[in-house]
Parts: sequence; structure tokens; C-alpha cells
Amino acid sequence: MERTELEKIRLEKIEQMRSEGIDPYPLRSHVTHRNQEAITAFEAHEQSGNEEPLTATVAGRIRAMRLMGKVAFFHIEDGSGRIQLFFRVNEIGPEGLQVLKDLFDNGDYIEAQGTLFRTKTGEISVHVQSFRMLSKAVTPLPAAKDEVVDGQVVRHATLNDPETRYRQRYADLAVNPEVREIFRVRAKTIQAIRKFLDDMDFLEVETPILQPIYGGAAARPFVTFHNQLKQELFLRISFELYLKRLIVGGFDRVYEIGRDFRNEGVSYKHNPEFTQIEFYMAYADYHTVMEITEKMVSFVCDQILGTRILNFRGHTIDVNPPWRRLELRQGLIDVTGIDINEHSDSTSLEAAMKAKGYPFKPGSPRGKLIDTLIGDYLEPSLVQPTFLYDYPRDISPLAKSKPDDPGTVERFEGFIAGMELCNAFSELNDPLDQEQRFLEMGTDFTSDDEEQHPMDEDYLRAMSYGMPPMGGFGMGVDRLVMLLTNQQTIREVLLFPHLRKLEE
RNA sequence: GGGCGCGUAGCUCAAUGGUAGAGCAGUGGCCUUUUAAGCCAUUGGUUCAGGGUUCGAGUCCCUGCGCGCUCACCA
Repeated sequence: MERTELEKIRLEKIEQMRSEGIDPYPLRSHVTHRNQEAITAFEAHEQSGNEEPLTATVAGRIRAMRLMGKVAFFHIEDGSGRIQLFFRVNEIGPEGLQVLKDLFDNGDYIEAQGTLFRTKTGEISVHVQSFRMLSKAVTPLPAAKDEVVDGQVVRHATLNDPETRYRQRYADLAVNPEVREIFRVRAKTIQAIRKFLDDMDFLEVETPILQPIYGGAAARPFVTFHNQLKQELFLRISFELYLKRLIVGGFDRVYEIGRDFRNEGVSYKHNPEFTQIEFYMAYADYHTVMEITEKMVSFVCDQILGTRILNFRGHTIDVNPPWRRLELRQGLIDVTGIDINEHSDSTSLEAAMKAKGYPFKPGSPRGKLIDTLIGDYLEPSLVQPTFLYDYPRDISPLAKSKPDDPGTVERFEGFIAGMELCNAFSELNDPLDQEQRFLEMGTDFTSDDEEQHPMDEDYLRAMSYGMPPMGGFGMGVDRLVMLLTNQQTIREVLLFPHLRKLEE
């Protein structure tokens, strides 16, 4: 392995430690407090008026070293936070100070035992009696220095290059606390969703990621192969068809939180693998699901932010229920002047779009044209939370038609900040209609169309056993986390976003 | 995949086509309550890779690689 000059110096220090009988990587640590616990314990100790010294053994990564001749101040950091160590020649001796100076570096892990006290400036610190190396770092962290201004930590010249940050996320996380915070919010978001659904008596389940037939969404799959079974398999593009099989099985309310894989382009809101939450609820319809959606997002905001007002890309977004309900047809009339009900086939709609100068892909089915209009003109305008509802049947093969309008299905998508957040419908439960839809997908879309939904005979059989009316829902968790953390790109809310492979 | 931009020390960034620099980090020294500690000294470069133009290239041109933005794609 290539080593830099800085690394070689540290490797020499490891050699020196070994020659002096100091283990640079001891097996165990014996902490009594996490850093924040030590601080809290000392505050309580002060309050109690107890004059006895309070001792603690703490540990963490060295984040700042200030050696000042016969004293030294370190800041160490563990998962709970930072605490200051105060070393004095009086306690650790000149040899101890020499070891600190010669063998310890920023980034090393140290264990220190001593009594808690406040320094002249009032900072709770450990007056170190003894210390030892817990783990010697060979590669220096890319950190610079932190300055505290009015209680806010200001980092100077810290790791900033996005490529390095994503490729070496460990280093990014180690030196950029606000990045760690994003992933704490992410974890809490998923916890909150889980609690919300558990409290409604939903059952959390896990369904196959490797699937012989993919479906439930319009997307191109990743393909893989099982060697022993000699079987082509697809990584799932949605959970939908398996979750609805479970409703047939008698679980009234099920949900899954997990990874979907779509073999498509990457963008600020698309990653090849992303986290989805889907739930299915028997005896509900898409109106019920709209209400659950706005309540769930509000609940998540309450739990994480303590407010239902989000700041995102300069917008102030209010997620309080009820969200605006906008009929797709009306929404398109508003922004494009085209009434899709006046254009019952693709030829007519193409003509109308051409007359208005709207771009489109010639020969697209009617539903795809409508989808183009939504994406280009309607979606960007939906900043405040909005349910866009009643979609064309031909781009919604798993949703139930409206009784009085067979060309339209009971489906909605939720938009926030001009971004699609979720998708839901009153689920199609008529096996004969479903079979017809699958067949239509085979004729309306050309065979090379990546969005063609494959026939799933087993799913039809499940539905044939009898499927209750139900509402279903899917939401991109990454996008919700983007909203909650005001991040402009999905890569910032993924620990290890997909990057191109580097040539070695 | 197309267009535009970027790639310089460990990190953050400079450098009219004319000697590759600064701050921090590192190294050596001074310093017994500091907190971006301070002061003095000092090391560190295949300027992403490869080719070309030129007396001379970090800088201009071409190719490749990677990243960013954007368009296309993406219910």
C-alpha cells in the first residue's frame, strides 16, 4: 500500500511504541462514562453540593491537541459528543507529557482516567491522572480546526470535495458532524414511520428482493442469475405485488420498508437503489390513504423537527393537514389549458400539445403524453403539499377504475417542493380486469419499452382467490429525508451513494 | 447518453504562457488553564493520466478517467 509522508511518520511512531512495550491497538477499553454522560454526571454532582471528587474513565478520538509546555489540552470525541482532557506534568510526569507529545496525534483513540472539574473558562474537563493509547491512526483525518462562535461550531477548511466525501464517507462522517446529523434524522424518520404504522396495527413484513418476475412499477430492472438453479432473477423495482398477495393471505394491514432497485439514470432525486415504504390497507380507498399520508408526514415532522413547517430550497412548506387536493384534469387545464377529457386518444392529445407547442415523444400512448405534461408543467408548480388525483388508466395498470369513468383510475401522487413524494391508489382487485390490464400493457407499449409491465400469472391467481378492496401507498423515504434535512441531492441522504468505479 | 464546468501539497484554496505558493495539518524548538491557543523555524508537489503546440505549459489544443451542474431518461 502506498503511504504518504504523513503516514510514514505515524508508522514510525507505531514502531517506537512497540519497541517501548506500548500496545498501539490494545484489545479492550474500560470506560465508565460516555463523554456526554460524564458531563451530565458532573453537572448533577455540582448541583448536589458534594465536595468529593468525581472520577471517570472516558475515551474517544482525539480531535484537537493543544500542547503548552508543562500542560496540555485535548478534545476527544465519541458517539455522544466531545469532552476536554486536561493534562498536567504534576499528575502524569515529564515522561507522560513526552509520550503525549511524541506518540499521540489527532485522530488517535485515547482512554483517559481522572477527576472531573471545570477549567478557568468554565468548560467541564477531565483532569487526567492516567491515559493510554486505544488505537493509533495511520492516516490523518482531513480535518482542519473548529472554532466556537456564539455556541456554533465553525469548521475551517474541512473536507469539502463531494467525490472524496462520498467515496470516503467514513472520513466525511468523522470530520463533518452535520453529515452525521443527517443520518440520525434519517434513522429517526424510519423509526417514526414504523411507529405510526405499528400504532395503526399494521404488520411489518419482508418480501423477496430477488424476484423471478418484477413488477409493481414502471421501471427497468437489474438482472442477475442464480447459478445452481440456473435461473434469471430480477432485483425488485417495488414491493407491491408481494404485499398485495399478503392481503389475500389475510393480513389486513401490511407494510414494508426496504430497498428498491431501478436500472435508470441517476439525478439529484434518483439513485439506482433507494428506500421505499409501501403499505396496503384492506377496506380502505385512496381517500383514506390521503388522510393517512398527511397524518403520517405530519407525525414524522412532529417527532423529528417539532414543527410542521419545513424550509426547503428557499421554500417555506406547511405539511399540516389537510393537503391541497387537485384533480389531475383540472391541474392540467390550469397550467397547460388542455382538458384531457376532450382528448380521449393519443392522436387527439398529440395534436392539442403540438398546437400549444409542448414537446412530446411522437407515438406515445395517451397516458404517457399526460405524464409528460404532468412532469414538465404541473409537478414543478406543486410546492406546497398537494395530492394530484385521478390518473389515466393506461399508465396505472394496478389501480381501480372510477365507476363512472372507466378510462380514469383512483390514483393519487403526493407532491412537495415540486418533487414527487408518494404514489397511491385504490387497488385493483378484480382478477379479470387485472388480466386485461396486463394484456393491454403488452399491446399498448412496444416490446422494447422499458416500462412494459410483465404478466404475472401467480399474482392473478392470488387475486382470483379473492382480494378485499384496499388502499395502497408507496413513498420514497430518501426524498422525505431530503425535505426534512433541507438537502438538495439524494446523495447527501444516502450513506454510500452510487459512484462510478475508479480505474485502479 | 448530450452540453457546460472542474481536477494544483494530507485538507481548503492561490498562481497574465515565464522560478508552483498560502493557511491549516506535519516536523523541530519555547510555553503550567488553553479552546481556530500563541511565538520561532522548517519539511512536503509526476499540478488526474497520456499525447500535442511552444524557446518555455498548472495555464493553450486533443484523447481518456473521475466529479459537479444541466438536459434527456426516470409512474
